Amino acid sequence: MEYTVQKLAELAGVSARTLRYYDEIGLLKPGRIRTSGYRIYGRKEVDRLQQILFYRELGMPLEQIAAVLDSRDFSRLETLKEHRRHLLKKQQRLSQLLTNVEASISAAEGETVMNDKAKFEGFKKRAVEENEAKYGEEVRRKYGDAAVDRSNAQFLSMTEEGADRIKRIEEEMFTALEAGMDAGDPGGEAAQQAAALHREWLTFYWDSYNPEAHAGVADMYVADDRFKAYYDKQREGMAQFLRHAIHVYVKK
Amino acid sequence: MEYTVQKLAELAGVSARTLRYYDEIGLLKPGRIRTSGYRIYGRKEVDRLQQILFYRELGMPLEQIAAVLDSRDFSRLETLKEHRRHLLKKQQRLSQLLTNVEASISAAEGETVMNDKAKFEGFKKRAVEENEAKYGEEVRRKYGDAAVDRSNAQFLSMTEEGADRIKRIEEEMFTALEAGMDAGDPGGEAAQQAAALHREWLTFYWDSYNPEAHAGVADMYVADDRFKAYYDKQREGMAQFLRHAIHVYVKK
DNA sequence: GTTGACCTTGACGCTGCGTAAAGGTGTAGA
DNA sequence: TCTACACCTTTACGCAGCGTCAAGGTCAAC
Repeated sequence: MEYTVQKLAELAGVSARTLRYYDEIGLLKPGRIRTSGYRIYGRKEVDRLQQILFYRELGMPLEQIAAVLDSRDFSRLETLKEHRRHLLKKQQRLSQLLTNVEASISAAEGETVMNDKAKFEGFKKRAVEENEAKYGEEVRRKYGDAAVDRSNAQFLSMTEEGADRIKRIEEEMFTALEAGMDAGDPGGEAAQQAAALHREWLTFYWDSYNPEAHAGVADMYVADDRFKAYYDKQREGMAQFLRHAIHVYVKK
Repeated sequence: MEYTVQKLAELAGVSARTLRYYDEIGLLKPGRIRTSGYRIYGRKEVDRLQQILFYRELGMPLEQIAAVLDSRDFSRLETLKEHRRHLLKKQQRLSQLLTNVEASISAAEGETVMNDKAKFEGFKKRAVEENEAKYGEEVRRKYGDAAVDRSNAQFLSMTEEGADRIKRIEEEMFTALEAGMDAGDPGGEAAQQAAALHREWLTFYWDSYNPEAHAGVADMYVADDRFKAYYDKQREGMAQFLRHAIHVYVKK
């Protein structure tokens, strides 16, 4: 079964403009193009559009959707299972919103009292969800991500102790990195201290540690602009230096 | 309890920039401004922000949110009940998406077969939801709205017979309006025929008819740019002419 | 051949912010 | 009192993800 733009748009509940835009940015290319120039979409494209719409439902930016779908280890089945997990979480949040609105109705009818924090239950989870969609829960788990976690902790009122500990470790790590960069030696004491702290910092996300994964994270920091920017904002070249320090560290 | 920008932003799960923007567009003004220029939000603003976030959750444009919240007959309790209705509908759609993803998983595991249409169950409802949030379900019910309904029917595969009938009546009405405008007489046979057809068209949305409401709709067509544009796109001045014709019609 | 629905490309514009710069304010600690 | 840091302000640029429109070509039914 093949579709031209409008037909597929109707089928999927999107606009034809959206499909052309997705073609333009390379997110969803037509299966083939007629000599007339018409875009023709087939089974593969239909399936891919479904995946796109599931991710879009979560608020994931289109560029990232493309990256996920184009990655080497993409599997339709695994991705559908992931969608299911996300949708179940979204369902929980919706239940929270419903609880919130019921409580707000009671308060408005004068039956109960509601504090300001409770009035926003569910909305903060939306912020978290969008953060996760943007940065990817998988990415976070694999590589750690201070920006997202600080943001999430802020919203979710993570325990003070836990949040403080993460913060302290990170600060110490940055201090050690600065000293290491001053010394200019990725294998020096300060740099290796930073790498160890980084390892400790990762334990908040990992169930178990292994050096290869640690090195992989370090590579990611340099390869991915978001991470690189985070560290280089502290000091130019810090992401690269940290990567070097970690590579030395994991070889011990 | 009072909040500065960041504090309220954290509480509500939005950004400080968002709050400044809402102030800028008049959607959410601070309760007061310190001599320093700092925005200070109080209880009233907290409640209003909650309402804003509920509407935002539905995809309603900010300008329209402001219009609703600023209308004379705004009532916090009634609005909360409306939010509840919307959230319940959204919950249904989420259930559909979950059903869809389960079916897709079965299909991907080779257990079942899934047609293309089913792959997009739930996503089309999203389009409908956003249309309703944008145009307002209440507005639709009160005044009828061909553009939204055609769009919705398209997505929801409304029965062919019903959709055809709406379409036919509308076409006949436009034809009669053209003839009436050519004759230049809102009270003439053609114009009155158009008004009668318009009344018939409205019966798709109204449980009962009354002339005052019909006249009110006609006024709305001229007062609201969206409706005016829809008719004037057919022919310049058509909205105004239709209004005249209807006012004559309802006086009989 | 005609007509109307659909297709293309190109282009402008919009909503709702994110980000950054420059400079002022508030508060706790030395 | 001074300092440092977190927070505030305004201004301004830019962007994602389209919606809308124009001009012109294509397709299929009558």
